[in-house]
Amino acid sequence: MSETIQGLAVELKQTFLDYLASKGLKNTTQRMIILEVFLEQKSHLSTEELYLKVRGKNPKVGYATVHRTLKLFAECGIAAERHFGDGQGRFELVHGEDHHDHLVCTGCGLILEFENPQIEELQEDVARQHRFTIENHRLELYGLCPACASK
Amino acid sequence: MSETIQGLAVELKQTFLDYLASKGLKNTTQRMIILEVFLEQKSHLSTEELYLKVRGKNPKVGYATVHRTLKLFAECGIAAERHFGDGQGRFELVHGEDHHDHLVCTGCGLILEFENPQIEELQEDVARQHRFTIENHRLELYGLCPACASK
DNA sequence: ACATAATTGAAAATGGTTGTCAATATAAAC
DNA sequence: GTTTATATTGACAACCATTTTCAATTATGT
Repeated sequence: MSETIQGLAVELKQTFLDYLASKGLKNTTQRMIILEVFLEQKSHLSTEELYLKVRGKNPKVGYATVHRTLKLFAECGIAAERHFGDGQGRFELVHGEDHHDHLVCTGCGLILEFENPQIEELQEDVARQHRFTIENHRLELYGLCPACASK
Repeated sequence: MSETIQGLAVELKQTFLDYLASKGLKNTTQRMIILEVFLEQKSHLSTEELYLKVRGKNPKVGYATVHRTLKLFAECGIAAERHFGDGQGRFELVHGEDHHDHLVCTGCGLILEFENPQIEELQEDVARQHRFTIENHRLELYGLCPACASK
């Protein structure tokens, strides 16, 4: 199991390196630190949160660099930026083609992911009805998780 | 047809006035102007956009007042605030219980509304599976409208 | 009309994000 | 290994939408 997780990390790292090379960008110490810390964390971290984690490992890395690097992650497809209504962007790892949506607890901030192919199909029906060419979508369900609901 | 639209406007106005009374808030000239202009416009206006429209009718109304009044509309349930990824909140009229979602054109900014009870049901299934108590949700499909796709 | 409390508008503050720029580090060429 | 051209960095400032502040004004109940 830990092998597959490591394998994933290596693969994402390679994707990023390839992207840098293809754009004539450079592979720097900071970018590697930020990528490693990003891969270690659970998903849905804000720039601020990741910045603090990165600082813990190397205090010389600046906020702007973390921000710019996260944008690069998004550009090369290994991360996606999301907004959950708290006014700040959050970044999540993207693995392959599978799309997922989110359950967000308005009590404690817990974010769960889910997939539902049936919903995806119905979305495509809606798009077809309106002759829209869908590029992406987002679906978020807001409410209380079991723990918060029982309080 | 124009009777039902007018009827709706009267009803929403009354809902707002009732809300003000119930909270010990006051019915002011500005609030009435802002509500009237809001009802005249098509939905999904940003604070800035509504502010400019209100200014056209009465140049003395300030931005902060428009903003605070829109928040009041949202509180009393006649409007809802949405975010479509362009970094600013947009407000839409709420009529009754019916929920709707959005198709957003990434080319021209067109926003279409749609309803799909089947999707809503599936969402409830997902919530049940995770024992979440859903308060609200949002679903947005981003892509190109027919006009933009054919360019 | 009076008193009490809410509202207003202008301006400043806030918070997240993005831009600037001189100093530094990288990758390729020599 | 050195040189050269170019990208990157970090500290800071700028930005934009939103929110707060506060003295002056206005609305409502008595």
